[in-house]
Amino acid sequence: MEMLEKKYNHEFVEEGKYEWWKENDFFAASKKDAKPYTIVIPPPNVTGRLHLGHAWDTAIQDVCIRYKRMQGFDALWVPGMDHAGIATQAKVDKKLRDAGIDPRSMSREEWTKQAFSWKEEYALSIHNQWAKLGLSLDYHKERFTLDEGLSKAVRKVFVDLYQEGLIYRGERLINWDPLARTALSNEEVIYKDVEGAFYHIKYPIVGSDEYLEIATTRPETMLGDNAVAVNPLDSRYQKYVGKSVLLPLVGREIPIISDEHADIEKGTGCVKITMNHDPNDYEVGLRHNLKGITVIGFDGKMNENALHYCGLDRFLAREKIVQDLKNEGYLLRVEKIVHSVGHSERTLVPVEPMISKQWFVKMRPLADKVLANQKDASKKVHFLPSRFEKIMNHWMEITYDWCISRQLWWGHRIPAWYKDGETFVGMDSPGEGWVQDEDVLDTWFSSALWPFSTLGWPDITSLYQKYYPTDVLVTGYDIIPFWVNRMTFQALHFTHQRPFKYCYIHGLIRDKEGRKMSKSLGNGVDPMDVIKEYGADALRYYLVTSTSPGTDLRYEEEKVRSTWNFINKIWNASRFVLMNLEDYQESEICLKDIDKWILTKYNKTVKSVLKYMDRYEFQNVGSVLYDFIWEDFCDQYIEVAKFSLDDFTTKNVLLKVLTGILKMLHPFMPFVTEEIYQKLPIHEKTIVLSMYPIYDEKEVYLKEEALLDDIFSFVRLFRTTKSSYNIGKEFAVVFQNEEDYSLPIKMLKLEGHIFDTFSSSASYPVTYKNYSLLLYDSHTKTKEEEEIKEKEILLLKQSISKREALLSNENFCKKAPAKLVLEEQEKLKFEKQKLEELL
RNA sequence: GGGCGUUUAGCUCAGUUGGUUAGAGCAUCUGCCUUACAAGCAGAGGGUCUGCGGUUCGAGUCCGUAAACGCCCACCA
Repeated sequence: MEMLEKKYNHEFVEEGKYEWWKENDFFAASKKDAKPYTIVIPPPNVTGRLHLGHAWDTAIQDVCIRYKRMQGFDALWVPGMDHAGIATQAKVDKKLRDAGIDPRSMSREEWTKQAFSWKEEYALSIHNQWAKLGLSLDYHKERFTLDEGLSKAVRKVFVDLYQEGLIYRGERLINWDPLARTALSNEEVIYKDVEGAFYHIKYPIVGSDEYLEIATTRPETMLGDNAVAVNPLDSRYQKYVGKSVLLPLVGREIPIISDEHADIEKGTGCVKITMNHDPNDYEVGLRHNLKGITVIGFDGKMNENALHYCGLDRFLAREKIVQDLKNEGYLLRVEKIVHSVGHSERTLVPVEPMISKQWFVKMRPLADKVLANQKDASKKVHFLPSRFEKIMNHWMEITYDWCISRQLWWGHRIPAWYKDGETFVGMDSPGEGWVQDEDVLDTWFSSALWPFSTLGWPDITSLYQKYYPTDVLVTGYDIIPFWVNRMTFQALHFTHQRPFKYCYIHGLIRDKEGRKMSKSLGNGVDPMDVIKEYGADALRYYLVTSTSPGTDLRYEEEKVRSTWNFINKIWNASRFVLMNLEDYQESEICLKDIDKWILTKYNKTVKSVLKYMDRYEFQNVGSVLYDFIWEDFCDQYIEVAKFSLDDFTTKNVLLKVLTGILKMLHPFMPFVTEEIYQKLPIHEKTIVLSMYPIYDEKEVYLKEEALLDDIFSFVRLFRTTKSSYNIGKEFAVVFQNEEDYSLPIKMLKLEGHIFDTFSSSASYPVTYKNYSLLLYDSHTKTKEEEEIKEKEILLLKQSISKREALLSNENFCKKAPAKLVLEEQEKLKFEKQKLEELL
């Protein structure tokens, strides 16, 4: 039999295993008649390297899928990647520009070719990283969002929603990214506090020498002002309603209108209305039949409506206009403020609200379906932890129409064709002369279909029939609005069921100081570097078992190192077992108490692990396994097993328990468990497809468990006593009764120290339940020891009086469970006895 | 302006339906190279569980309230 290397070497252990698993197709979902268990991977963007967040997210999924696979489920984990429209396009454009090529000078076809080769490059790198992480993905089912099948699903959804009146095209005020030059959805706008100012401007009232004072943070938009609004309840300004003001610099007359939007409390109570550059003003304008004027172009520069400011960047124009207002005496004052400004999630430039013709999804009916469905526990998406359901529901309650068209090249082309003012929406081009819409769809439009489009939908494939709906979706809470919500409403609408039964939400990875990992802070950690130093097994176990669901994780390298130590411990324990299994043969076994003890602990561990695994409580799985392996198996059983290594029963139990340990650990640390498993005298072809341990009640021996627990407690107490009194190698023990002390004698190496009687000035009782001895220090009692003893007596007295008080409390005795009262009485008795011995 | 989360040992975090002396890892201290492991073994110290009030025989846990920090949402000119 092969032995394990002397030291745990993660690089050696992890080398080549993934390739072997893949070659043998262990990860492929089989067609066998087993119950399915499905996960679709959140497809990473083909824009760069995977970060620690991906490692965390995918490790959780791999734990789930490996667990179920070992339990005999037909486990399918669908891999795939996302084309990531705007993000990838930005990267490809940058790459081209860096090479001195203007991406806009290329034809769409040429550019797309470039983008696909970029995708191939990053797909390759992502595959390598998945391999390093050990993810048991079924590559036969791999998908890419721009695949023909998925594109068909996208078109189908678009066409159907259009025909149902749930997709429409129209001119609306949308969020515009002037750098990427595309429309954005509300979710793609992130609000950041920036330093700005309130510019207080004089708007002279026509036909009088009075003026209204207007405060704005965006003076450059005044060129497009349509009105000034005051609140209908604001008595200060009622007399002006119906009159006009003369727009400074522009010289255009605009009406003073009455609208609730004007806040009496805020500023001067007068607000300028710029329909085409502010979402609120847009609404006000519609109410008052105003006609908007666009003064900023899609390039973020002032346009031809902006007088001589035309061509100036919007921020330069702001400075210029403020200067001009000041010069002409219109600027009353400038008040510095910090206010929140919407920025593009991708390009980080301030978004510009713009009037534009775009495609929208009418959300209300779709969102209502989700809200209704979430009321049915048997049909709803169950969030883990459950509080995140509120996030989704709230989004569904307040949602507004989703702008889905993007002025990009990278993505699914909108299946709409135009000819002579007519619009055709369908799966394919209606033919000659029709021109397809230039725009593509929001990336999230296709991602929203991921759980079913990857399984072949809209075709009712066998894959779709067997594996849909999926069992669990694993993602971070930051992705709920973008993705989870949209998958949920699209799934309900098109597949008439939830896309996944459970939605496991994890947090974000932070650095040691609790800051978000980001490129700009330079505090990001490359999981590949961690794997190189500590191995994927250590990284995975650390990531998955370190937090409870939904909470953020502070990455600490020391913890990965301490996980490495844990694996090293397992390695060495396995080495010990294997060393003693060289002559292993199956034979009659005769369980001793200690064997029954470890089998009981083992089965109880299996039971807990099963419970926690089924509840996705991996932190609990981690701690249960850690404690069992380190404390019960290594510290106790192996130590005691050393006394009976020639016993085949011991060998048998060692093998059985070790095998179970490896299997339970396997989902978390696949590489090292496979390595050791292969060396066991009895094993299947791979641990990947081995059967997960089951709880066996017949192997639970409560009597023996209690017996050994007592002995171990007694042994521990002896060590504590000996150590706290600084008793060295010269000591004597006198047993106080006829109990079986054979195990303590061996464990504590008492041979040669046992006497029938002993006389010494220093004697200390070591008593645990039925086990009792007197420990004698062969040296004379020192003052220090005397003090320790005094302290112990004091603590004992305190404890006794506390218990006496509790037991004399009538209410406690009456209301507390009888078992608890009995325990208290026992303890009191025991402490009193011990006190007597000490005195 | 709404909503949520966090607050437990020096640090990072667990703590099930309320019930022994509140746990772990790392760090610290003491003693050990005991042939699986010194990346280890055997011990030890360290917490008025953020404050206040309530329910209860009993509260880290349930209820109310305050504070600090963080996050999400919302049209803040």
